[in-house]
Amino acid sequence: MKVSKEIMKESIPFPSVERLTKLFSLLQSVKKEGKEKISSAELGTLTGFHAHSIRKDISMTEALEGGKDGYVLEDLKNVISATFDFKKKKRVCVVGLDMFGAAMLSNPDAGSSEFEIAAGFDSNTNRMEIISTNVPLFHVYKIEEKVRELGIEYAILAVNPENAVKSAERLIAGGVKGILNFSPIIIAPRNGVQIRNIYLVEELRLLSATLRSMSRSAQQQCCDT
Amino acid sequence: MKVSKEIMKESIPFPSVERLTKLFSLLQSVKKEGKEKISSAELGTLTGFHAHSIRKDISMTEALEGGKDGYVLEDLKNVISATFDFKKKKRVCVVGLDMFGAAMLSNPDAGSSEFEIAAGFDSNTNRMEIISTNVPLFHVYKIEEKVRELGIEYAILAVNPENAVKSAERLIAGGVKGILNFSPIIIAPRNGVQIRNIYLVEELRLLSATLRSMSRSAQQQCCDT
DNA sequence: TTTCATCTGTGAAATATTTCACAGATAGGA
DNA sequence: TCCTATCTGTGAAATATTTCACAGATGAAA
Repeated sequence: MKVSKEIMKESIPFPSVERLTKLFSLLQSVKKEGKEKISSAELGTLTGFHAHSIRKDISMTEALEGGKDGYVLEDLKNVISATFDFKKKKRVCVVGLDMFGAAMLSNPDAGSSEFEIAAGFDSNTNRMEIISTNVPLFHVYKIEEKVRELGIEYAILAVNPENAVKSAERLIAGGVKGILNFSPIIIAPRNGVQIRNIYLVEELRLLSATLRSMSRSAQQQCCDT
Repeated sequence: MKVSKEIMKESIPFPSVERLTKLFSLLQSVKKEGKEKISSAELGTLTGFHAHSIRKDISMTEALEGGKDGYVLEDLKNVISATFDFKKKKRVCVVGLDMFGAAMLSNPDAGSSEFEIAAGFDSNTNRMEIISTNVPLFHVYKIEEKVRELGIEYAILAVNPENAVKSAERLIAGGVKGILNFSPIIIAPRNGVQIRNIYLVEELRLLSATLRSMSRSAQQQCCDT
């Protein structure tokens, strides 16, 4: 159970990883507005996180001296990017090309990010012929082969519930490292493959459940002065 | 800062709310397979949560005696449902009807759940005329009015980044209680309105960041014996 | 160059959450 | 009816995370 000091230093707690990832996305938009510096308090207002947490998160990445008016936006972006290797291009595929999947295929945001949508898969050949896209499309039987061949690391799973598990298995067999599962089935993590389950109805339920449970409804609602 | 004991009892920690919500969705599918009872260990395997956590979560809801072979599936569903009021019908609207939004409009899962998609909004009248749906569509100018009139409590926000904040303000003015924001902008929580930001690229980044940060990569990967 | 207001960086305290261990409950079989 | 194997329910211990408070750094202004 013991881990050496050096390795420990690398290990950033998951909640911090989450916040830093969000900050990174946020910084992209703020940058467009021409801002050059930004303080932890401002970041707090924009995200709803405590400024304290933000500072601590940032201090976990790399030495980065914040000047008088806060962090240099560009530096901060670079540090987060370096910590998680956000600059490296990564290939993604979309499995299941009904309306939702097709929308993912042509998602303009992905194109301007480090993620390149490199393939689409579906079990319905007729449907694939109708879709107009530059992304190469294949039958789901070819998932394992093409994922390996094209070096695809991540997958967006948007198939119906019956096929979700089988598709996930094919993706894992092909060697993907992470799956974003939008189908209404929870896929349990396995073999070190990261899986995030995002199911529309469940997200709505979570909203309503959170409102109901008074618990930490104050959760992310305040920020530093 | 002090809260009376009774109210405290109602307050379920957010991570537990999350897990219970997922369990509820899971139980719906398991039920279809004809199972009548299910143990915390089985639930653990299916979700990737620790069986211990699951038992503790369940014990936070209501008295529910688990028999020899685990929980009675139907009872468990009812208890979770009662805790968060999942039986009550709720109205939802979709703002922004490009491919993604349109896919949401006709999401078959929503239809079979407690959420009813009661309206769609877009700023492009031409686009709205093309969409074939039974859901009534309106111009975004009418958001506040229609949300109030139709008693819409939740919104799915799928507009482009430039319009996200304005749309959110209109929704809040109309009285929605929760927003699921799929646009690539973080909307900070306000006025007690719950907001969940789900941005495709960011979710992909989070997958890759989690893989990179050795931290808790073991996070949800094991479960009870 | 000194002062001052403003921010960050971070160990330590306060909380929250997860994990554990085991008492108690249950049902099936002898 | 009693025994046994199998589960749950839950206080308490172990961890993890958030929050705090304040020392130290910075740059602008005088």
